[in-house]
Amino acid sequence: MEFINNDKFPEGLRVLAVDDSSLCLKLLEALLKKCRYEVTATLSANAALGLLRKNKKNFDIVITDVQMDEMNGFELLKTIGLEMDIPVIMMSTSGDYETVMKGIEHGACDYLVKPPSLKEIQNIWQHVVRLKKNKSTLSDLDTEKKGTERNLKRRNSNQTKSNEDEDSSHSSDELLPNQKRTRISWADPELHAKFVEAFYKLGDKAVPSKILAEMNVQGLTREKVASHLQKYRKILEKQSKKPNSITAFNGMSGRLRNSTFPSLFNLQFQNGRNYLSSSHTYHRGTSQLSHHGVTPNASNRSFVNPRPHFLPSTQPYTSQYSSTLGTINQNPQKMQVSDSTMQNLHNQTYASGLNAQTFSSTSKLFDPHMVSSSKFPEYNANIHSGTSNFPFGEASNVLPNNNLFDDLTYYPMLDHASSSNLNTVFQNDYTFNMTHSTLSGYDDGMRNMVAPTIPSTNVMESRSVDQIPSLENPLAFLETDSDHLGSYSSADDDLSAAIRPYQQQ
DNA sequence: TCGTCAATAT
DNA sequence: TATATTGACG
Repeated sequence: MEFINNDKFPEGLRVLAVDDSSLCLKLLEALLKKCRYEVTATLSANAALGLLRKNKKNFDIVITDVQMDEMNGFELLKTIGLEMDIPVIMMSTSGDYETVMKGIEHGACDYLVKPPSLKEIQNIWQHVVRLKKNKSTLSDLDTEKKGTERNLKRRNSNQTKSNEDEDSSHSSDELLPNQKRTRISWADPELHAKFVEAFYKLGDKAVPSKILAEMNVQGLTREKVASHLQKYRKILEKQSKKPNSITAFNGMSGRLRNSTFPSLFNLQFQNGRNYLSSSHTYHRGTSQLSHHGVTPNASNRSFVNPRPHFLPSTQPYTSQYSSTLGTINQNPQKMQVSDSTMQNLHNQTYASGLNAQTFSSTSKLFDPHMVSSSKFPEYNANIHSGTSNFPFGEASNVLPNNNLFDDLTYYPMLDHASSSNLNTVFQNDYTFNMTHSTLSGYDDGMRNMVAPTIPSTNVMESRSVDQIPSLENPLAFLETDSDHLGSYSSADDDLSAAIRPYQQQ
């Protein structure tokens, strides 16, 4: 260790050089000396071993050729590895992957292709430092501050990881080999979703190591999770200080005419990224005529819903759709739809001239503190009594013999943006045109959208298939808004008005 | 050993 | 900026 504290370090590094070709050895020796290392050169591996056994503390590092007659480099490496703790660098004229890997697997700390460059030789001290650091215990570190033991451990575990890809790529820059640690992108909605899922699943047991295990993501470490957790909690705390506040994008947007862009569209851009649930749950049997005027496309259709479903609006929900969505009958409540199927359905919907929006029957991820309906007793009562001035009611009550919505989960999540859609449910020979009020997700503070929930569904009217004004003129379903002449009203406004009282504090 | 926090580094 | 690392403390 003494040489490390030497201010001329790495001068004086004690190198044992082994090569049975005298020419190569001379060359190597010259290079080493140029770096002001203290060189012991030997033509034989056996001799080298002898020197090492005599006093292993005489050398800091061994650099050896691979191809040697009496004992090749690998054997030497192996023996040294068994008997002592000295870094060994392998050298050969061949830089092919197999040979290099063989060296690495046998425990070489580096692999140089002959002839080595001066720069490579200049850098060999790093291996010594690395090994010393790995070995050092708290008592060794008298020059270092106390309390760093765990950080050493942290460093080591990172190093051993990065060593694997570092050495194979055969790079030796000026940097110590812990630079290549891969960064994880928590902006990846799937990754963050996994995190959130684990976070809530674990409840108060949500600590880094458990979240890590729960997430089961390769490349993730406890430390990274801890870092993310730290940030996430901060944001949750921030949010909890202003509960039930409606953000800039509630109610008023989402008109077909004279609106800037639909609220959802705004939302997406304001927040940069949508939340995408990792689940694929679709509800069957509804087609939505949105007043939002959102043209579904790859970037916005995922917002309203984790995974949208689209049913063709031009035809009622008949056996044709049953066959298209073959899984419907197997699982009347939920179904899985492949992306291509979905795209296909979407195309049909879009081609019909109707804008399709989407919703899911369940909210997969949500912030529990926003879901408690007891926070909003009046709202909750309205849902069940049906006395609200906006059309809230339980679908299962207003749709006799209809189990389409049985599995809806009503989360009165009165936070953030609200929106509503006009939905047409096709069932057998009838269509049910409904407003479907939703709260369309919110920014969880991590630039991710939390999945939307569906507070209510209400049947506006039902009529037989051959009288579906929505197909000819979807706007017919939308009432004009007296406050905004020339624009169209929507349940957004009702919803907004209804929840406004709760937003005061 | 781990969890957490704030500070700092990359 | 987002993410990772670190030191200190319990």
